[in-house]
Amino acid sequence: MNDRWAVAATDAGGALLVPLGRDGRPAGDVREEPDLAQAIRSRPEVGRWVWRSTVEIYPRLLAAGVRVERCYDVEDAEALLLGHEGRHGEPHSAAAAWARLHDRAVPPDPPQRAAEPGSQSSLFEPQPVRVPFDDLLEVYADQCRRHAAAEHPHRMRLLTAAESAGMLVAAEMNGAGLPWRADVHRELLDELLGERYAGGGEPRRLAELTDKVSAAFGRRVRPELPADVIKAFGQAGIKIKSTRRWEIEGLGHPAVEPLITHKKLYRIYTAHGWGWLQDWVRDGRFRPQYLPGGTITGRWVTNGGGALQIPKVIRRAVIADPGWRLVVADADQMEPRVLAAISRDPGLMEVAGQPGDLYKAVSDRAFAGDRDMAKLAVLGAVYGQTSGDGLKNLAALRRRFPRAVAYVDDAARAGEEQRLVRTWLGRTCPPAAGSGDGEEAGIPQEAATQEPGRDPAAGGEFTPGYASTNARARGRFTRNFVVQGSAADWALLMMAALRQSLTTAGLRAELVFFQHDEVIVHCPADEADTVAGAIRAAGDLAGRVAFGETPVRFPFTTAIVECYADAK
DNA sequence: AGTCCTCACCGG
DNA sequence: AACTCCGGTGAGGACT
Repeated sequence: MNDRWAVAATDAGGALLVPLGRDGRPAGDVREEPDLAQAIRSRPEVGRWVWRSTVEIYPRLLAAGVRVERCYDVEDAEALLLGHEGRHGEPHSAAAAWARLHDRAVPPDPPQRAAEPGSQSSLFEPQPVRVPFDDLLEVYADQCRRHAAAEHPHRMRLLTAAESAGMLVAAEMNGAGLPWRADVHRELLDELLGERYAGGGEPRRLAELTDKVSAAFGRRVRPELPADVIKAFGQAGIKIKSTRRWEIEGLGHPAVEPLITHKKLYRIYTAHGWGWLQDWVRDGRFRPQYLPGGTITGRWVTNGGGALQIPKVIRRAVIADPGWRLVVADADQMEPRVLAAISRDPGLMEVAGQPGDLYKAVSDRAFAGDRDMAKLAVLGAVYGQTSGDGLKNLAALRRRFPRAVAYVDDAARAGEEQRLVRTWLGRTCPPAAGSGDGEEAGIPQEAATQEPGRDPAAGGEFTPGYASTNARARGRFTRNFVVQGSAADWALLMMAALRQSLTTAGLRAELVFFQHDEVIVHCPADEADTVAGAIRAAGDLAGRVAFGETPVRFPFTTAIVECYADAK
């Protein structure tokens, strides 16, 4: 039942296959079969399929109607293992891994391309670096050894297995698609933005708002150009540094109100307007291309379509098929619960072990019942807030929950000292990649090569404190990394458990959306309650599998709705 | 003509 | 009250 087999697609549409032993080495002869999908379909007893790349092989299987229970994605695992070993930048293709084993020249990874809108069964993938099947098998056996050498081998195996499961989920969600009513979306755009003029250009309401802004300034102003707006305010005797909404609000100028309305609508027009609809919605489905582990912390990203930033108003277009429902489930206060589990702080675990509002419980213990203050303190601890009130609240938090605060403080210090920092399962933060942009986050060595006065992080001024400023920024990053990243670990396991239980229950329900701490399942109306139960069970199971036995619970707020916008 | 950067918004 | 952590997105404009 837990048998592992390795498989690779051949150019002719066939397959190379071999059973694997406990040590990860082949336990039989390699065989070749003419039909890849049939080769998989005819071996339901295989517990886990080991292959080079899920993105390469799985959409083809899905198109042929074949689902697999588990897989192991060698190239994804290679990236995670390299990171764990502190070798983040190195190419992670199987061919590169093989070359490293044999001291050969290591081929670089191919560059990433932009996604093609609307692609259905073929997930985005960079041109693969081809690798012979025997070499792939050798790389896999070596990866088994490297898991054993990890800081926590069991957790590392869990991490690569979980992210491989995420790869399956991502491919299946791309196949299913999020139900999307283009007609409702168009009505929404007409209502919000007004009609488009025949000759093109801005829709009516945007044009009207531009006119109002111009009238308020007494000259022609284009609200979408920050430089133009700053200049116009300057001429009106108001100095502003930027045109961000929070800076403009409350200026007491007649241009403010139409300007802010314009910002909101312009955003919808450019990011989720008619063009987006044309590009991304086909046959009643929105099919984003998810990239599990696309960020340093392990959160997913999508490649094109902006699926993780769907504005709240646009969610009115997400409507279940007739007779079906959307089960929308949002994990309650995921990050503080994860912090409780990874820090093993007794007080915070107790709070996170009870149903109900976690921030309220924290406030009862440490903030005299002030829930808002408690929430700010917890988020401040996770984000590294440094302002006055934040520090005061942090002190109160530290008195009641010392291990939890110490855990993130340690992560921050490790980051400042350029040490490796890991999530609970072992995803590892690159030692010098700060806020995700290696240039700007800069490490001290890089800073030393900068010309004084041309330092981008210092606003063009020479600052002797540059390195320490950067170290602090990195500390904030790693402080957040251990919590957000461990939460992503949990979310992967939750998705894997949910996928598994939906399948074994024999439901028609499909996972159709995932966004950090939220899932949507599309299902026939009479399955909705069962699905909601499966989600709850998956959350708690993931908590136990990821973090071991702790009192911490991972509840969801669940809504069974026909329209996504009605979920909150 | 293509590439890269900044800005400001969206989501968590 | 301030705008801290993680990302994607397009437009516009500067650059090669």
